[in-house]
Amino acid sequence: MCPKITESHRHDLRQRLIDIALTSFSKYGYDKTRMEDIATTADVAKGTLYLYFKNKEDLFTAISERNIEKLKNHFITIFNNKEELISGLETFYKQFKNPDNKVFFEIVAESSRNSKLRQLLYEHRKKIIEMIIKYVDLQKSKGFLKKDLQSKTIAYILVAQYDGLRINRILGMNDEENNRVWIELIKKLFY
Amino acid sequence: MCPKITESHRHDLRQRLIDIALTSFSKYGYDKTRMEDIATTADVAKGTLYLYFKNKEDLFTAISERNIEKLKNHFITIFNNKEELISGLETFYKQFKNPDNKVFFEIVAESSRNSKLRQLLYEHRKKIIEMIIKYVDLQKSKGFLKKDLQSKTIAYILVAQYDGLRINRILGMNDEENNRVWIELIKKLFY
Amino acid sequence: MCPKITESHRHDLRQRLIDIALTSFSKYGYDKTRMEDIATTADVAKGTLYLYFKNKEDLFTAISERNIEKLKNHFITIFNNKEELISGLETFYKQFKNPDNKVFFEIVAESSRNSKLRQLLYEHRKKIIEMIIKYVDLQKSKGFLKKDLQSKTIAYILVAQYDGLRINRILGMNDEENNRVWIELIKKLFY
Amino acid sequence: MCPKITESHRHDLRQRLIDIALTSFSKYGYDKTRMEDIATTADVAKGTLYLYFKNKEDLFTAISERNIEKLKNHFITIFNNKEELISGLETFYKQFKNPDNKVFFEIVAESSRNSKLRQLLYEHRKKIIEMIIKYVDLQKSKGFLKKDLQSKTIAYILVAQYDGLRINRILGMNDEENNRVWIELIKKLFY
DNA sequence: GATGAATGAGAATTCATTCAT
DNA sequence: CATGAATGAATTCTCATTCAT
Repeated sequence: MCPKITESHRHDLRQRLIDIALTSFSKYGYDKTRMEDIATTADVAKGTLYLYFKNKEDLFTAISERNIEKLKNHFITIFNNKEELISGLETFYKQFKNPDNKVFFEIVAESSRNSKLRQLLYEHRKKIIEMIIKYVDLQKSKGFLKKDLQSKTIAYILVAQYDGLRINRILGMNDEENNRVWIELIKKLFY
Repeated sequence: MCPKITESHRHDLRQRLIDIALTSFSKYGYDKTRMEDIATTADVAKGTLYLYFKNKEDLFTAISERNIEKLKNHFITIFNNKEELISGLETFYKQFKNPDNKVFFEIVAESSRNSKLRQLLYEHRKKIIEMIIKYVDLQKSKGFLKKDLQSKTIAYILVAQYDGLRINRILGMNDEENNRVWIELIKKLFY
Repeated sequence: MCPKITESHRHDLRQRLIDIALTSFSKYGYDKTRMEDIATTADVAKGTLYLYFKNKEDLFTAISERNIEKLKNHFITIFNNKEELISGLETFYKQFKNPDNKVFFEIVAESSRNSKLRQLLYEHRKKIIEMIIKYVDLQKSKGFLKKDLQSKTIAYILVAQYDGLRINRILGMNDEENNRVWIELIKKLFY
Repeated sequence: MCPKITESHRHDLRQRLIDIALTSFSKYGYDKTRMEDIATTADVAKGTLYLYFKNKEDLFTAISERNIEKLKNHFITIFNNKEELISGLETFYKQFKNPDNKVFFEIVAESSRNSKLRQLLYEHRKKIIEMIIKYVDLQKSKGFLKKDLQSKTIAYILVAQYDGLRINRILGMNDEENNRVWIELIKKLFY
């Protein structure tokens, strides 16, 4: 009678399962995370998990999609809809605190073997880069930014730098320093 | 004499086992790599592995050490013993072809949970950074390089950028582009 | 009126479910047949199956009953209502094509462990034999058949032979040959 | 140093596992037999089972081979090396007592879905029939048997009858009667 | 030292069955 | 009555690790 509720409930539970699984995968890694634990944490039965995800790998793929989506959104909040860049950089620092950080490198590692996942990451990365290019072009046209580097080069550098600094953070390197370096690089590239 | 030979043999076999394991871990990832496969490939018995490594995790640690060591050496070849920087950058491109790339991100992911491993990576990264700082300082003092950025900042940027571009490569992004970006960044930072 | 329709509908659906299940059990065997598949094929919900059958075993019993019933009917068409035996043998050949063949041996195997099922098969077999005895006696009394073998012996032989030839068919042995042998045996026993 | 012992030990254990599994499969059927139970009964670990058989199905195949082999041997003892047929028939009765009987119909049922198994049964059946043909031809040539039926027809009838009577036995029909019918049929065909 | 057969804890996955709607 | 989402017991199979030879 009310399929919408059911449909929305399905969607909500699926999201919840992904979130819980993401936490688990971040904390313990892919192998050490047991399907049972995810189920228990989510307060559903083991079998229920399999109503929403074909198998563990499928769940990991769902997590990856979410994680990559989040990353893209993060870049959007930094580079989109902003006149003033530097002020947006605090957001960057927040992302650093995110546990998603950890699982991301697991996703990268897995991507080297899983072409579907690799494709997914590739596409998103392309989109992020395009978005940054567009942003930089806009700022350049307004005369706010230097024009000595191609926009594309800048975009590549920023994305790569971002990932590299995330590794720093995982290794416990000083976050203030990471943040400072990020800002310095941006200044160097833009002004 | 005999003991010496045995000792050296021990060391050689250990290295060989690490190399073989590294290949396997890169190809299949940590859990999908079976101890038996490594043993078979190395033409030793399963039990023999345990004469050289306490357990699978210990073997992974050994691989990590080797991988990190290699990375450090790679940076050394680029930044050390060189008057001319740009010419050393071709080496960078070669490293991109290395399968070690893949296992590195598995190591990073694992580091987020394993403090010993994290410590190891942390120390090596520090050393790499120190080495780059030293190099940059030297070049600056000779008047070869600009002085607008702190050497430390430059070092951080380079290391992070390097890692980020490795991710690009894993995802199948155009290597020429990666290489070009790397060189552009270096020029921007240094000249 | 309404209840009657419902009652008849209940009966029809039950029969349909048995038929569908029979097909599945024949194709995939008892355990590889999933309740869900039967439900899906029948276009009813899983839960509905349990309104008609207590559980999977109960469904199997129902199938067995039907299968055994069919077998009995098959023998009836051959041996009952017939003056002329040989002409009835074509029917035998047709039965050979029946997929029920396959499930029958699953039923026999299960019978060796399930006394209720065994009892069922036993009773039906007895009835078939009695029917054949009656038929043979009738034909003997009319002078149409030889009297050198007891009717009971003949009945036993025919039933056993029939089952044995069904195995031949399952194994892919030549059907013409199976049919020929069946006819030769009958001639030998009767004329 | 003494590979023969090891080899023979391997072979012995394999046989033992097959025998134990055969008993289990006969008692409980394919699905209800748990790998763990077989292992426990054999006093080995679960994993050991998988050193000898790839999986449950492979174990079932091994059992089938053994079972079919035994059946062939049984026919050999009846029809081979014998001048006097009737005296060999007692052996037939003994086979009736064999628990292998039960698993045989499970094998037949499975054969209807598994072509490799079907092929196996088919080949053995062919061999049994050929053997009987050879025997009957020999006896005919000596003038001991009637010649009104083709040897091939006789062989087919005997094999099918044998299987049919095994079903009788499983269903709990009187063994004396089964045995009597078997002997009567033989007399009818041969003398 | 080296071996590899044996172990058994451990995990993923399935599916008959239930029951709230 | 019918449904089908949720359950969780049950089972197969894997693989790191041990240890007798």
